[in-house]
Amino acid sequence: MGMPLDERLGMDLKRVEQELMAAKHAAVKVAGLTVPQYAALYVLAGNPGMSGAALARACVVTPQAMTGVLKNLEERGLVERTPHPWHRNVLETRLTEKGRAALEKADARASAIERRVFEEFSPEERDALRALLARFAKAIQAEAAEQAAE
Amino acid sequence: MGMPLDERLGMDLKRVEQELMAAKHAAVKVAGLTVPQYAALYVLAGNPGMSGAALARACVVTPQAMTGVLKNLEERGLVERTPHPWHRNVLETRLTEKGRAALEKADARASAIERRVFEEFSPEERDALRALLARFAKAIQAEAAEQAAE
DNA sequence: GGAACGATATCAAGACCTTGATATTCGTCA
DNA sequence: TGACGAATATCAAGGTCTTGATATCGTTCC
Repeated sequence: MGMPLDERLGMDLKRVEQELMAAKHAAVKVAGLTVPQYAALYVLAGNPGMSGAALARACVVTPQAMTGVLKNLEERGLVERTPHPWHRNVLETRLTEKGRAALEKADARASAIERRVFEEFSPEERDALRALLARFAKAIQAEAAEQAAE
Repeated sequence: MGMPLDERLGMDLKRVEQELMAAKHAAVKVAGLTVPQYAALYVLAGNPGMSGAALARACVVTPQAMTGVLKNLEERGLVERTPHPWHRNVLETRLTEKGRAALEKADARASAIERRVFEEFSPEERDALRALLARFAKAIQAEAAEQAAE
C-alpha cells in the first residue's frame, strides 16, 4: 500500500489540530458554546451586521454550515437577525448582550490557549513554522490540482 | 477581546489541515469512500481481525465514532465482522475483496498527496516541522492542564 | 463461588460539515 | 422592459464526532 503511516506528515498535522480543537472545545464549553459558535461570535463582534454568507467566508465554512450555527445561536438568544433595509434578501446579524457575555467568557480561556502557543515560540520560530505550513499547503494544492485535471 | 486573528497560529494550522482534508476527501471520493472510512480500511488492511475498539484507538477517534464508520462499511459490503471465538464480546473485522479493491483505488490518490507533501521538504525541514509541531502540542496540553485544574 | 473491574459494542441525542437543489432578490445588460 | 447571472438564505440527505448511558463478556481478586 501507499506510504507508511509514520512518514505521513499529515498525521502529525492532524494530531496537533485535534489537540487544539479538543482544548478549545473544553475551554469554550464553560460558556455553553461550541468552537464554531465561538468563532462566529468572535467575527461578529468585530463586524456587526455582517451577512451569514460573509460570516461563512470569514470562518472558512460553507454558507449551509453557517446557517446551522446561526440557527442554534439565534434560538438561544445569543444573536439576533434582522432583514437588511435595502437588500431584502440578506439578514443582518448582531450579537445580543447575552451573546457578548458568552463570547467574553469563552474568549478568556480560548485566547489563553492561543497566547500560550504564541509564547512558546520565538518570533523567528513563528515565522519558520508559518513558512513551513505555507509550503505544506502549497504542496497539497499542487497535487489536488493535478488530480482534479485527470 | 483576546488575540488578533492573524497572530493566532492555530488559524494557520487549521487552514492547512482543512486543505489536507478537502484534498483527501476529493481523492478518496472516486473510490466511494470518505476519509474516515479510508483510514479505517487502511489500518484494517495491515491488521486483519482487529477489534473495533482497537481500530478506534489507531484512528484516534472514539469507539462510538468507529461504530458508525464500521456500520456504513459493513452495510456496503466492504468489511465483514464475525464474532471472536473466545471473546464472545468482540467482533473481528476484516476487509472483503470489495473493500480491498476500494482501498487500493483510494490509496493510489490519497498517498500521492502525502508523498507530494513529503517530497516538498528536505529531511532537515521535515525534522524541523515535526519538532515545531510537537512543541505546539506541548503548549496546548500545558494550557489545557492548567485550565482543567481551575 | 461471587463481586468488582476493565474492555467491548452499541443506542441515543446534539452539533457540525458536505454536496445538491431550490427560492428569492439585486444588478446588469441587451 | 425583460432576461440572465451573482449573491443570499435555506431545506434535505448522508456522514462524522462528541458525550452520556447501557448491556455483555472476561479476568481478577477476595
